[in-house]
Amino acid sequence: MRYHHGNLREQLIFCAYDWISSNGIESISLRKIAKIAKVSQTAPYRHFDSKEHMLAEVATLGFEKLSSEMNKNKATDNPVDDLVKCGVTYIEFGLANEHIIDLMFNYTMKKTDFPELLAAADKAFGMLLERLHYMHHGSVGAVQLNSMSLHAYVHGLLAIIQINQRIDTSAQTAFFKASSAVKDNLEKMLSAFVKSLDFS
Amino acid sequence: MRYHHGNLREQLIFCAYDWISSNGIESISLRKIAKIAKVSQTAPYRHFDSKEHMLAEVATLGFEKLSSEMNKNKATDNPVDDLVKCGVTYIEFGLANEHIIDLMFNYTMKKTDFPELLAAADKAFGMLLERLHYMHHGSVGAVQLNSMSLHAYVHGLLAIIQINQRIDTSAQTAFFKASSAVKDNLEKMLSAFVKSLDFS
DNA sequence: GTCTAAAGTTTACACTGTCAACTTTAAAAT
DNA sequence: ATTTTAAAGTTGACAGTGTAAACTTTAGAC
Repeated sequence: MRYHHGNLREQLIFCAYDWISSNGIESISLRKIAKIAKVSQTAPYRHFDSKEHMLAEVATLGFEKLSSEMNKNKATDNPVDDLVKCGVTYIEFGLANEHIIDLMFNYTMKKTDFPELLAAADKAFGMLLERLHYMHHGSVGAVQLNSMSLHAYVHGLLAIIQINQRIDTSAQTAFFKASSAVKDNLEKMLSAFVKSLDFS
Repeated sequence: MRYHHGNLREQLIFCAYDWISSNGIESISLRKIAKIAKVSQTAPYRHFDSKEHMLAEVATLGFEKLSSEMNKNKATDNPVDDLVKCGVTYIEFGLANEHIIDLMFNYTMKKTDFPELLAAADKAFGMLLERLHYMHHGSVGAVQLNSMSLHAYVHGLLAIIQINQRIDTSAQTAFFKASSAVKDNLEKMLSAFVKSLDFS
């Protein structure tokens, strides 16, 4: 470590994470977060090739936090319960961190250019799905399909709840009004889904 | 209609739609599409309050196209088949128009500020879900939950396929490699899902 | 104690959204 | 047919953005 700041790189990532958490991705700017870190406008360029490179690190941090949340919640010795808890955690993390999730999933970024980000996402997804493999005792065929199916359902529930929250007005259809009901029924919905999968 | 252009408003919306279709949302600018429409930089402001207002119209157009695609594919008199076809169409539209879908779903925009956009999205979602109501003969209880469940699954499949396409490298886990398999099995997966729903 | 390269600053440029002030022209009013 | 007027377009300006180039500072290696 050298010169003034010592660990500006990490500081910038944390600042950006916090900023995005409370203000969203659209309104972020390198200059702003540089100013927050009390550093000149172009100082970040000594640590990141571009704005996108920095955001990739923030997204990576997001995936790491998601992973660690899911890791906390390995409750029982019942793989179905574990799986369901993991899914619920995934969704609840998304709901509690909507802007970070935005960055992680919706911000268009060539993930292949950022191997750490790729690895972090990979790990988080794997964490959600590893319990599924226990249920495929012997058979291998449908495990990939079932994995994607489960991930789609979990991720979709999160997306739909968020979409509905964003359109929450009095003038919406009955359909939209069910989003809070879904939140209360996440466990039931997920375990019903898992049980409907074909493990033969 | 008045002055030079006649229908600049529509022209701008179409230009923006095309631009986004091929170049994505990040790199769009009002000035660029004004230049493409051969008009001065600030001309769009005679037709839209802001960039966001214009993008809202583009997104509205996207939802209308999605609706009309789904409307084409009402195939049989079997509500399950119809529902599945609708879901497949939804996903295929998303895969064929990834950047427009990005705008429609991922671009943060207070949809309540744009009633037309809200209505167009409402209509498209309703179109996907109306067949589900036929299956709830008599019972009303779970219809909203099942609607959201189905929408989540359909939307989630689209999201997951897209996520996996964006990370398509040699260095990914087996899990990710199933995305093309999913595309081939969409119908099966959707009909299995519908059949697993509780209509009691 | 000097040298060097990492870490920071200043200046500058092209581009963005958007505002204010101006000009043009199609159609309504006379 | 002429005048009026407001819609539709232009020009110029401003603050904010990402980022490149040139410069300065300073911690640690020799």
